[in-house]
Amino acid sequence: MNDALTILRRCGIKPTPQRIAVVNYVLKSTTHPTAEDVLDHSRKKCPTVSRATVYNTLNLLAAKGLLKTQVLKEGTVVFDPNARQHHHFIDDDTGVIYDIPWSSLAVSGKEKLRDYEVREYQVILRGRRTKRK
Amino acid sequence: MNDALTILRRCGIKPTPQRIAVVNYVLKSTTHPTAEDVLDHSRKKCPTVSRATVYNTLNLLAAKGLLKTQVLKEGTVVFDPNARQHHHFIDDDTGVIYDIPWSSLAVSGKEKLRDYEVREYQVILRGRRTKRK
DNA sequence: TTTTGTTCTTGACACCGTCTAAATTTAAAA
DNA sequence: TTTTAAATTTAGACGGTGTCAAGAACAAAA
Ligand SMILES: [Mn+2]
Ligand SMILES: [Mn+2]
Ligand SMILES: [Zn+2]
Ligand SMILES: [Zn+2]
Repeated sequence: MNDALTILRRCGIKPTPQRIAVVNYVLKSTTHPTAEDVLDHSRKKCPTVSRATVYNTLNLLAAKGLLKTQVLKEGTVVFDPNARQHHHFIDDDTGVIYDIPWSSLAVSGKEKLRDYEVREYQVILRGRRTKRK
Repeated sequence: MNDALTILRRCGIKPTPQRIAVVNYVLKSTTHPTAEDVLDHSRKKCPTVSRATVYNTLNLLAAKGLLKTQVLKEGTVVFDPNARQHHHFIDDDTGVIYDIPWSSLAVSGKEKLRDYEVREYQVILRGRRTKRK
């Protein structure tokens, strides 16, 4: 795992304490945090960081392809540090969003869709995560 | 097409002028209206109807299975008068949501997903609708 | 009719994300 | 160094979305 400073420099984004705090949380996250989640956690390292800066930084990272915004929750977008193609499973009870590897599922029939030029797609599944022992 | 009064009675929902206005618009819609869309159109027939009543009615219809809420747009849910299983294609340029028939696509590999009990799923595709002559 | 209880509707409120203008920090020029 | 310019951050305001407590309307009971 590269550190935040290296990542920001490699993308041509000037590193600031605020941006470093945001990157350190969101790119290492294994969940799908909302902007509010990122704000809360970033303030532990950088207590004065503002909501606007968090949004600016997250949108900058998304524009650079380091993360992807996903429309999976009602009312708010979530930020996904896994920017590669994959599917999602959403737990009915908890709302937790799980990544499903791209290779786990196959979708057939896309090529037959006339009138639609598909740029990207994903399967969204909902249900319950079974108890693990 | 049954009229709103009949539909409401058959579902055991007491018909009121507000609910009739909502049902008349949303169940006949061929698009995927937001609550705001439904509010605007309902007020043409029932000018005093409030936002809260529109939400109450839409959620009631969803609970009865007459429509389905879908998380497809940023910032707002949309209400789908097509409550049967189907997929969605979202136009990058316009944001318009198109229904893709269930039979058009097939998803394989779900049965191999251990730890996940799938209740429902759909494919969400994004891209451009090609020009139609 | 009056009282009581239930259902329905609504205005007010909280949350999310964007925008602006001012303040701060950093960098470049003189 | 001092001055100027550019980039970044911040607080607060704003518009849009969805929820809630309280009042209005309605129905049942007395
Ligand atoms: Mn969260
Ligand atoms: Mn709309
Ligand atoms: Zn993901
Ligand atoms: Zn649909």
